[in-house]
Amino acid sequence: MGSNNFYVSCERVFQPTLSGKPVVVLSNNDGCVIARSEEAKAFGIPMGLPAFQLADLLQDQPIEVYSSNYTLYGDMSARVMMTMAQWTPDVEVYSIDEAFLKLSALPPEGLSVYGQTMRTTIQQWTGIPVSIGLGPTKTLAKLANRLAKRSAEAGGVVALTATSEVEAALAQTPIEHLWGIGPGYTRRLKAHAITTALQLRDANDRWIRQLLGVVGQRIVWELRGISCLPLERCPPPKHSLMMSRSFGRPITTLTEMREAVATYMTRAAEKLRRHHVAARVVTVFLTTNRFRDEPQYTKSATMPLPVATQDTAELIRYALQGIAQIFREGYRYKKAGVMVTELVPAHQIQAHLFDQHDRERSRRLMAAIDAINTQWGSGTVRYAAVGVQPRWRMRCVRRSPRYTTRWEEPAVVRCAP
DNA sequence: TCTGGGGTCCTAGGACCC
DNA sequence: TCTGGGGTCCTAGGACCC
Repeated sequence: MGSNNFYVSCERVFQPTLSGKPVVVLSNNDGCVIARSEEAKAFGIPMGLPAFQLADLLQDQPIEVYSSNYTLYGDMSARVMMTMAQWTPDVEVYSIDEAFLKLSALPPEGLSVYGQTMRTTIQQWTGIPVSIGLGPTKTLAKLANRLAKRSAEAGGVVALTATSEVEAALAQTPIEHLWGIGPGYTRRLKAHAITTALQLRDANDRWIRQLLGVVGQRIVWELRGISCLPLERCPPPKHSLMMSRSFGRPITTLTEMREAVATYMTRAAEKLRRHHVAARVVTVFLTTNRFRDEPQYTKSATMPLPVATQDTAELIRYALQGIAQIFREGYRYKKAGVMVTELVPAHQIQAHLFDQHDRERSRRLMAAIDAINTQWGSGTVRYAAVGVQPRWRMRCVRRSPRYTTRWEEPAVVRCAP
């Protein structure tokens, strides 16, 4: 299952007048276009277009522009995923708008009809249009899904089951549209005159292994219908976790940089606790704006912690140490971030002998802070290091209301007289 | 004025060990 | 005239994904 322009669809569920109109959704910081309705694509708006170029491109076009509203999209995604879980417990949530389902119990002839039912139900229950691709491996299912999105007569569902259908689909698919084939692999393959998915499927094993490694080998086998990428029902525990943002305006002082890093570390620590993991290593980084013709500087600092932790105050201390090490005066910084790595399950934190921290007290304090912030809104209780009213905070001037997750921002239904 | 954020996996090469 | 062989671990960098 996959969705087309998922973010635009989410906006349209609560703003039905948007349907049929060109709509785009911008990335964090209102930086660039990350979702386009079909109408917007028809205007020639490319993915990743910087937002400030939209104005030039669309002088008089009536285009609807939205900042991204991840709270809303995340909640809508959960509804779609929950709907699918009723057909099979074997669901892998692959991304915010994609999932793999294992339907091995069904006879191949019945798959298309089944797919249609799923599609209609998801549309009715959540308002989100999706397309469904069926195939014997993940790679072929992804390809089927792509065809389902693009072909009008498919009705949103394509099953690649019969050998002849698979061959026809592979013959008409350029390699760069396959899942797992990016620009680098495309270049290597094209250098050897391999341009279609069918040619790739029929390539020699040892040769492919040499050219693209085991990763490429797996793709080839998947194209042959041999599954190499198993369904992962529960996501494996994370190894690392990152929190970074571009600034609404450049930062030039260490004071502001410290606030930004403390803010990001606070969010990262919240994520750690939500995932029940603790970090053994903290990395901070900062960077200037690579698009500007001015002095550039990018640097990171990595700090190992004596004991794995999920305590916000402790993590902020290390992050600030790191940023002090790498901050240099005289640059206009565009972005900074924190990364926590070597994550371990929170219940198996190995304290060492001379650990001066009262870990139990810290755990209770963090639980209390999280509870307050969940109930009263993020940032109700926070550390002084994050500052007040930062001038660098990111822009999002066109965000829609968080209809489904905030009592103060509900959807309003107007009835025609 | 202005160009996103967050991940995973694999490989090659170096250090080090016996 | 001649310099072992094999193993593990770590890191950096590159590839990919959405």
